[in-house]
Amino acid sequence: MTDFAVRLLDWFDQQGRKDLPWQQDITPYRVWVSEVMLQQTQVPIVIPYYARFMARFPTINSLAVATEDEVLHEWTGLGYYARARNLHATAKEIMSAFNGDFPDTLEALVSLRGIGRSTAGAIIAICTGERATILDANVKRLLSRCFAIDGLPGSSATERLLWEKAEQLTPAERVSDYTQAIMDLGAMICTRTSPDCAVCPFTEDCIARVTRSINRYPARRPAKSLPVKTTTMLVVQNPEGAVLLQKRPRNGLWGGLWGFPECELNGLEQFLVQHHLSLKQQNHLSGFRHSFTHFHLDIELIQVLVMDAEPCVAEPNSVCWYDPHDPAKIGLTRPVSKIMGELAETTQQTLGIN
DNA sequence: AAGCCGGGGAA
DNA sequence: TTCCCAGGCTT
Repeated sequence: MTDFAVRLLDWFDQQGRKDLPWQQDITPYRVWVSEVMLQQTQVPIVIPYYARFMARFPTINSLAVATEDEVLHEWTGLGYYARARNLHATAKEIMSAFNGDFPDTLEALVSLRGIGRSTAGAIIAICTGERATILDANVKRLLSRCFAIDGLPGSSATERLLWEKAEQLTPAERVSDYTQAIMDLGAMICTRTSPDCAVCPFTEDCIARVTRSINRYPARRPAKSLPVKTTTMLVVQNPEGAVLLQKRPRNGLWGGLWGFPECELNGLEQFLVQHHLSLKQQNHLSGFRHSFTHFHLDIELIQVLVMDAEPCVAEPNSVCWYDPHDPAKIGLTRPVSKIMGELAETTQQTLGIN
């Protein structure tokens, strides 16, 4: 065992986290779900989602037989919705192609949708205790500082260096604890801003620390200005107060979720004709900006009150009336969940004036 | 190799 | 505001 691993494990025994929800009653299924939820998502955000998800889908079979709408319903608000679709698809595949038994080799795991090299390594290390390596953002930040790896984040050269170092440091014993330990040190001590070097077991060895250049590691990714896009979303309500939602394409932004219909700037009339709806009243609601990692979306909102009618559409599976008082268990885009919450407070008055 | 995919917390 | 997070997939 490397000196690095010995000291890290010693720190973990005293300071590491042992009470996280997915550290209790460890099964491959529970670890898998947690690892996928934790991709690009921090622990405090995941905890409530994980509790609800495991309550609703306690076994891999319960997940496999669920509808995709309901899986996305439990994922609503968590982001990166391809994770939920891949999770669902992989649950089905494990039930059908693996007899319901979770694969326990790196190769088999990586072949599954939504499981890459790092997530596969985490599952192996935590569930089997076999030697396997992870490389998540915590580990990358820690190794970048300790060993002064300052290449561009995401570049293949940097990735190769980091994987090489991570593999080299991974011990053959206590692999599960080591895996948790290196993530804990990164998340709790070697944080992105103002790391607590005073209590870090590697404070004397960390090259970034010793050379007083912590803020140079990991290297900043080059800033780029985000494009701004605009759209108009329609909050179409029938006399009962139900709201018209459209299912979004499986691929792309908010894939598989249900969102407000969108139209061109003056495309409301065309929209109404298209869906055989007759306008009763329209109001401009205050718009807002929704920001993504790769662009800003400026959203205009038009509340459209219509006569009681079934929307006539080519594909009935892609449109629904969403009743806030009896909400369907489907995945909602952030604008929908946000506006539904706000609408609940004012909809009574709005409908009352008609 | 680079782009795409969310939402929220931190500063 | 900007930056980034228990990454992986697509092009």
